[in-house]
Amino acid sequence: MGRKRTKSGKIRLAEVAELAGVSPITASRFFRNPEALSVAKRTRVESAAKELGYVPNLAARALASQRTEVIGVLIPSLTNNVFSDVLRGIYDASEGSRYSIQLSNTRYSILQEEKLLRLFLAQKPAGLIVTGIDQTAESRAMLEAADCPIVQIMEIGPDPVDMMIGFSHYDAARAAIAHLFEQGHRKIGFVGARMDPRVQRRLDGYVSAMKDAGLFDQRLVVTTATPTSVTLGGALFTDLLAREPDIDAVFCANDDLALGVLFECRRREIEVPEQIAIVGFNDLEFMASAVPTLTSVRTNRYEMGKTAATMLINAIEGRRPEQAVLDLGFKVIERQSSSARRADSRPATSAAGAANKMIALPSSHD
Amino acid sequence: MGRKRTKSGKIRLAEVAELAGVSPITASRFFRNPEALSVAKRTRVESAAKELGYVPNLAARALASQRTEVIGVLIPSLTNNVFSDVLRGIYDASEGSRYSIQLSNTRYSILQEEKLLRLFLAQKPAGLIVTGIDQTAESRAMLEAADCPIVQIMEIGPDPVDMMIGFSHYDAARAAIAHLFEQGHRKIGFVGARMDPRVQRRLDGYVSAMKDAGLFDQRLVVTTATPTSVTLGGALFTDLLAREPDIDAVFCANDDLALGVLFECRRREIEVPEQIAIVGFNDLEFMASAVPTLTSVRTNRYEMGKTAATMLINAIEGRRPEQAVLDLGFKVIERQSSSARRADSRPATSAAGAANKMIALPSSHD
DNA sequence: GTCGTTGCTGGTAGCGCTGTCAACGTTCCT
DNA sequence: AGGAACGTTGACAGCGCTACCAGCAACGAC
Repeated sequence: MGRKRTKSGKIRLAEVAELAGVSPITASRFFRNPEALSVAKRTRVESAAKELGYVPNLAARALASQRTEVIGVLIPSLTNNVFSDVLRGIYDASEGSRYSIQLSNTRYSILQEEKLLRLFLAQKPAGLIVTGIDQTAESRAMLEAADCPIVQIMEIGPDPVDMMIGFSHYDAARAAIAHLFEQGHRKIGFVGARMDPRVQRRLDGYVSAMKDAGLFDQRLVVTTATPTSVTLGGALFTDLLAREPDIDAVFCANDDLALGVLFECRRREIEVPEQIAIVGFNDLEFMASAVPTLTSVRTNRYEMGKTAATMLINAIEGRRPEQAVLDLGFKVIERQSSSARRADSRPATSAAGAANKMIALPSSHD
Repeated sequence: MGRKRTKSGKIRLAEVAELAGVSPITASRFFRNPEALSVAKRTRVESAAKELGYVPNLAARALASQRTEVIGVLIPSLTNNVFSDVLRGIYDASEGSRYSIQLSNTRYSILQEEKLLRLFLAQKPAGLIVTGIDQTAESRAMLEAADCPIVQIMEIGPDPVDMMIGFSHYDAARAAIAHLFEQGHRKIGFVGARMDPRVQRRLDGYVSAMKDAGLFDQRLVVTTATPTSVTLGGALFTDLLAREPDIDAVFCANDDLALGVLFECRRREIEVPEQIAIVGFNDLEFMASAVPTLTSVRTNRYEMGKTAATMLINAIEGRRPEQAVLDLGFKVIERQSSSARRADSRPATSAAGAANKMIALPSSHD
C-alpha cells in the first residue's frame, strides 16, 4: 500500500530524504555518522531536517538497530543525599550525548536489583551503571553475559564485572580513625544507620583500626537498620553515651548522623571538640559551615557519577578506558570538631575563614 | 523469508504464542488486556510466557502501537533536596505500574525546558509531569497540543494546562510572616537564594504581608542568584545584619539557608530566638533536631510527587480525577527558633520532646 | 428460523528505521 | 592502461509488535 503520509502528520525520515533529494538510508546515515556523507548531501539533509523540524523516532530506531540508546542506572536509594550527587554527575555527563538515563531504585535489596536487572537487560541497554559490588550470583551472571559495557560505582573491589569506579570505604574509615588517633583521641565510638554494604565496610575499617591500636570494644559501636537522619544521629549518640559516658570521640558513618550528634552535644552542653570530637563521612556542604565546623571524609560523589557515565559512554562507542578500575580516593577534611584535645577550637568569625587541612589518599586495597 | 528464530535466541511473542498454541495476536492481548481472553487461553499463554522467560520488546511495542509507556518528568534541579523528595514520590507511584520514568533536568531554564519538551513530545510519552506554571509561550502551546495527560507540580495557579498539584507559595510565605507577627516580631528580614519563580512568589508573599502591616522596607530583603547552600545562608545573613543590625527575625526562603543563619548566629553569639527568630521553608528533616529546633513551613513534597504520578497514570488509563487542580496546602510548624520574644526557649532535653504546634491551611488563591 | 448481538480469535499489513550488501564513480598505484 | 582501493550511495528486507478488521461460534429476541 502506498503510505505517503502518516495520519498524524508527523515528519519521518522519508520526508526529510525526499526534501533533501536523497534516499532515506542516506538521510539515516546523516544522523548516525555524518562524516560518511559528502559535504553537499550532508548540508542538504541537515537543512531539510531543520526545515521540517524532524525528530527521529527512537522506538523505530531501537527496533531496527536492535539496540537502544538508553543507559540503565541502578541505585539503592533516592533519599540519600549521596546518590543525588552521583546522579547529578551521571545526568550531567549524559547531557549532550545521544544517551538517555533510565533510573531504577533497588531500595537496598539485591533481589530487587536482580529483578530490575533482568528487566533492563531485556531492553538491550547501551550500557549499565550499577551500585556496589554485592550482587546476587544470578545478577552477577546476567551482568557478565550482558553484551553492553557496565560500570560498578561507589566502591572498588577485587573482581570487577567490567569497569569500576569508587574508593575503599574500609581505607577511608581507617584514615578517619587514624586522624582521631593523631589528635589524641582514644576511646572512639562508631555510630551507623542503615548498614548497607558500604557502611558495613566503613565499620570494618573502624574495627580494624581500633583493634590495631588495641582499643576496640564492641560496646563502642552503635548501629541500626533504620534509614539515616539527623534526628537518628542524636538518638544513636544518646544510646552510645548511656553505654559509654566517657568516650572522647565519635566517628559517624555519614554526615547527617554527625550533624545529629553535634546538635545532641549542644543540647547536653557537651563541648565539641573539647569534650568529644566528631568526624562525619561524605563531607556534605553543611559540614564546613556548622559551628564548630565538622571534620569529614570527602568522597568525590559528583565526579564519580560523571566519570562513570563518561567512561561508560566512551566504552559504548568503542573507546575503552586504559584502566578499567578507577580509584577516586578520599580526603579527610580536618576541621574544628576534631581538633587536638589541647583545642584551638573556639568559633572563628566566619565559616569561610576556617582553613581546611587535608589528608589526601588514594584508597589502597588489601 | 522464513525467520524461525532470531540469531540472538531471544524469546519473541511468536514463540510464546506457538508454545501456548494460540496466535501471536492473542498472546499479545494477554499482556495488554488479559480479561479479553478466555480463561483457558489466558492460563496457557501465561504459563508459556513464564516457561520461556518472555520479556516484551518495548521498542517494537512502541513502534507498532504509536505510543510509549514512558512518563516524562521535567524538573529544574537534581541538587535541591526538595526535588529529590518529589522524585521519590513519583518513582514510588510508578513502581509496579507499567510506566517508566524519563527524567530531565531543565536547570531552572525555561528555554532548556522548551527544548526538552520538544524532544519528549516527539517520542509520544504516555504522560508528562512538568514543574511550575512559568513555561514559555511555545512550551505552553506544545503542552496544550500534546495528546497525553499532563500534570504541573510544585505550585498552583489560575490556568492549568491539564492537571495541577501543589500549593500557594505566596500564601505559605504570608502564613510564615503572620506567625512571626503573632510572636511579636516586627522587623523581619528576608533571605533568599536562586530566585526561581516559586522563591519569587514566596518573596511576594513576604512583601505583601509586610506591607499590609506597614513594615515593609526594601533593605530588609537580601537575595542572590547563586544556588542555595547552608554556607550561603550564613553569608546572606551577614549582609543583612550589616545593613540592618536591629532586625528581630529572619524568614529564609528555604531550610538550608535557615540552618546557615542559625550557625552564623551561633558564631556571632546571637541568641535564637531571644535576639533573633528564624523561620525556614520546606521543613526538611533536620529542622526538628537542630538546637534550637527550627520553625519551618512544611510542604508535602513526597506526597506531591506520588499524587502527581498517580493522577497521571489514572488519567492515562482513562480515569480522570474529579478535580484537575489539587491544593496540597502547607503547615507552619512552630518550633523554638520563633518562640515569642518573651522566650520559653532554652534547650529541651531532647529534640523529640519538643512538641510541634501546627497551623494548617489549604492555600487560598488570589 | 432468521437476524442481530456479543465474545473471542486470527490474518494482514504495517509502525519508522537501519543492517547488509551491491553498485557506482573516483582516485591512486603499478 | 588496467585494476585495486576507497568513498559514497541506494535497494531490499526486515526488527517484534499491534491496529484494524474479518470471521466464527454461541446466544437471545422476534
